[in-house]
Amino acid sequence: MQDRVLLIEDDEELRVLLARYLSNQGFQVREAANGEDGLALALGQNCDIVVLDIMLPDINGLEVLRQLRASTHLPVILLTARGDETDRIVGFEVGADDYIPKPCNPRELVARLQALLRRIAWEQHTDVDAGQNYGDLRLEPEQRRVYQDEKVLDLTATEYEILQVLLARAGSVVRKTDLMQWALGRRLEAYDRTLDMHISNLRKKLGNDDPPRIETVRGLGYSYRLPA
Amino acid sequence: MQDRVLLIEDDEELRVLLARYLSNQGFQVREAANGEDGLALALGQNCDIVVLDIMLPDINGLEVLRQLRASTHLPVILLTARGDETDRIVGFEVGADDYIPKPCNPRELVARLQALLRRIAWEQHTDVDAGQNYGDLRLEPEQRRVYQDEKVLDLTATEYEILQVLLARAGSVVRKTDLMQWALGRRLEAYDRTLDMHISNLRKKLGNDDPPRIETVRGLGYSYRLPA
DNA sequence: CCGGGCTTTACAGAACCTTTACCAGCCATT
DNA sequence: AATGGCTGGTAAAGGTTCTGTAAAGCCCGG
Repeated sequence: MQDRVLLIEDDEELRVLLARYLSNQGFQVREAANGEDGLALALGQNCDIVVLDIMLPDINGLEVLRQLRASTHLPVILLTARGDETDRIVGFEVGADDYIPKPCNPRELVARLQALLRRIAWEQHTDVDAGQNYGDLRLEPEQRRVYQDEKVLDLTATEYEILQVLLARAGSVVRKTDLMQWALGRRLEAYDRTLDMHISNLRKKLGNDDPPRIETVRGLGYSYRLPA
Repeated sequence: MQDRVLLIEDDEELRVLLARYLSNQGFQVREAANGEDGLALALGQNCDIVVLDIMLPDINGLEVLRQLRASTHLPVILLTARGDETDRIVGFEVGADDYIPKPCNPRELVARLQALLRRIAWEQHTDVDAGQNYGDLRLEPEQRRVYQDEKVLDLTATEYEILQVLLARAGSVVRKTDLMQWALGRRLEAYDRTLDMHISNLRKKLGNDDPPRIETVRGLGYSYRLPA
């Protein structure tokens, strides 16, 4: 199954060069020399991805993109003049998926095309991922839930994050400062007892076993004890 | 609710700078100063997108990416040394979704993050299958109707869309921002309560059961509870 | 102009996070 | 062993953010 690329580019020399290269790389190539033709072809639903020059003789490339986005979400890579940051940013805002500065390296174009197509292929194949197990705990990231022996633990968002980080590092110590950064998303400041509180609440919800599931490593941090 | 960015970058000065900027732009930021920590965090499934420096003190960024790709398809933006085309192309081949040359303009980083997130959000959207049953509910996409025990529910267009999305992902959490994008077709802005209103109305029409069919996952979104 | 549907506003209440306060160990020093 | 500094546990209070929902406003097609 070859992927079908639509190349919208007015510079004949560059267009032919790229078309030939893409074709050699196993793509099926459609060409358009102006915005109007390109838009019509793109809307015709028989290509998988679009390479679009911004500078076109008739309609501006960004306008083509805008009209395209009104009805489809076909992946689009923009060709922009090198260094023109404005076009790039506007392009993204209008809904481009990627851009390449001109003059462009064909290898890079192919790499980007493939990256984009691969992502789309992946997204469309939906896989249900089973939860990860840690002793009697099971993490279900999809549902953002933790099960303890088939019973759902009623955790808050922060508690979930903390537990998740501890479990990912189960058996080894997570320093308080890292735990803070990773689970709460901010730096641990002096006299901030927030983390201690969350740990306390978590322990309560996990059941206050002995020895505790979440061990304190004084002066360092915490560590989730894995079952033997 | 806000998108969660994981920033893997060893240069503390740059990392803190970017983290602060991203945070001001409404992202939730997690930081990691080396490849090992970064990889562990990324695999923990509580970030939405990764910004990954290629030059890291321990594991090479490309290797981090490779290991990440072995099990997930989390979107990744690479930070590369300017002009190093090899890294860029290898990066794409390993599965990066985008790259930015260093030193990078924070505005451009944000633009790319948003472009990538928008694309992902769109691609992950899936429709329900025709005539699918969910407990006592049956969706008829051709007629755009929902039956509850053979009785048609009188839903508005938007309510139908929302329910459709929730059912397509029944059992797992749909984030507000995605729900907004998929059902209402626009981005969720701060203080926009539209979605909450529609959910409230939907619940009323579905019958205000207990426990509610549409569960609230505070700080994240909603989830349609599957029948046991 | 009317009515339905979408959005905004406003307020109340709930859930959550953080701070405060007090107490108990740990540890090095006296 | 007693002292004092420091770290950690936790209850309770305080404050913030998020959510539910009624009501009013807005927009568009008829």
